[in-house]
Amino acid sequence: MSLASDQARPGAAEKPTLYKRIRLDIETRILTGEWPPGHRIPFEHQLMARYRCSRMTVNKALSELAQADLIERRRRAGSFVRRPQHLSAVLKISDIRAEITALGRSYGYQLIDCRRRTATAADRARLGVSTAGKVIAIACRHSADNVPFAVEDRLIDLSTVPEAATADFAHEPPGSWLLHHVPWTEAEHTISAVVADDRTAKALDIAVGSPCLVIDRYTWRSARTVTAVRLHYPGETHRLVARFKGG
Amino acid sequence: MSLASDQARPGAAEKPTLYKRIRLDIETRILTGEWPPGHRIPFEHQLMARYRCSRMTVNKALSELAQADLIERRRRAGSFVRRPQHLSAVLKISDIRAEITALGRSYGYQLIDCRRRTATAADRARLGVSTAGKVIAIACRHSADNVPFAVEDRLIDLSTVPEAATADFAHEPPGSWLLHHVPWTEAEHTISAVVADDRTAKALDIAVGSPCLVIDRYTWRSARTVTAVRLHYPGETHRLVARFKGG
DNA sequence: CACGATTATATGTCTAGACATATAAGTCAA
DNA sequence: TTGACTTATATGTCTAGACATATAATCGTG
Repeated sequence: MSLASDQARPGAAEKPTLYKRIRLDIETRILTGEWPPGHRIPFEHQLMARYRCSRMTVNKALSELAQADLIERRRRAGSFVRRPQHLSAVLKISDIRAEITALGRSYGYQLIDCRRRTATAADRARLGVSTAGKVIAIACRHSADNVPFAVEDRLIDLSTVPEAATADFAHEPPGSWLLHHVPWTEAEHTISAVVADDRTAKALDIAVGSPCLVIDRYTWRSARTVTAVRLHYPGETHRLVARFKGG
Repeated sequence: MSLASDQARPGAAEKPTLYKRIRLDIETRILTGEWPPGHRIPFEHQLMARYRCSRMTVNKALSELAQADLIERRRRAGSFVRRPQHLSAVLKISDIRAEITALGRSYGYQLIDCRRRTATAADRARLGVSTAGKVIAIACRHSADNVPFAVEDRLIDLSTVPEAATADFAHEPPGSWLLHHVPWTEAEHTISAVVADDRTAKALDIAVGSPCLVIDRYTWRSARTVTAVRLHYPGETHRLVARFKGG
């Protein structure tokens, strides 16, 4: 209850808005363990009194904490510090070109194969569609500073993205093209490990039998399949980093 | 996964609160592409008129959309549909016991090795600490239906979690113990692929040279290191799935 | 004691205002 | 044309109320 001393500290940073201060105060207490899981947070009217503000203001702070799953709010009972069930991490998977250039390395792209065809049974299974429309199948390679970085094997559903028929995948990687032409998709990623087969090893310039990290991404847009892609990364050099948020 | 939480009534869905309806309306327009990236969303006072409500109500809807990075709000200019920079996926990494039992399989746990020691230089480097306190080093194995599921190699910093000294890791996996005794940590995960060495292959009952998915997790709690753990999964059978959220 | 009905209360949502503030856009001078 | 100044405006935050609603606690009854 030693809260009343937060007023106008001379060295303190720019005063943020009040609701943000309330939110940060509570968040800090939770994260430091001062308020452990199950602990009941002061009622809204108590926080109103402590911070001398209206209920809407503390409500905004608490609502955001609830949205972030840090607290649980129960009618009539109060708000409680949550115990997280499973730790979840946010994994950022950039466009490969962006990822490489962000590292300050030169990006290289080679189209290995690109063909347009009517979807085979295998294509339909991979895209999760039942009708046999046209698709584009692409194999290509990404490199950083002229060292192979990843090989890509992709299928694009032309019935969802007809514009892709006219795209020039000889010079622009399909991932970048799709990112700029098909916004706001949803995706599911599956990450696994394999050893490089002959073809993959050759494309990545690694030994057959080397470990590879595989990312399968299946992308859709309001219930319509956009693309399915499989990326092979050399597992000894490439790492996926996911950070933050846990319990 | 269910699409919506609509009540039994097929005709008129149980009216959700107004701000949620506004948020869903806008979200739908964005996700279906009716409002593409860069599109300016109606001003708050226009939405007030359209939904016949106060500004605070539309503000709440728009604020949540902004928090979800679906729109960008600019003073004086308005609110705009964002173009996502990189697709980020939420990767849920459960406690292994919970993950296995959730699959309806029987969970098994074998402690391979557990020793308490003063942190060696290697331990300190791995934990990212400079002082040489006590640590616990644990090697153990998780199995599902008596088939090896993952091997774990963990270091716990006893200066952060002194209670761990009295925990019985012979019967309780350290991950579960920590989950229940050290709430609200933060973590960083690194995912990579390797081929199984002799020791790992034996523990997982796979062939030497088989692919393995490796997860390194480094966990801390308000600037204090809690634990560092490395998990090896047989790469051919185990998959990490990350879903949702993209562009 | 068990169990259903009642009540008290904390949260959930909403209103009709208010002032603050960043900034796009327009204005004017050099 | 350019740069500095002004203005209009959309968002950001906040208030002091209101009623709705779920539910923990209490009370009453069998």
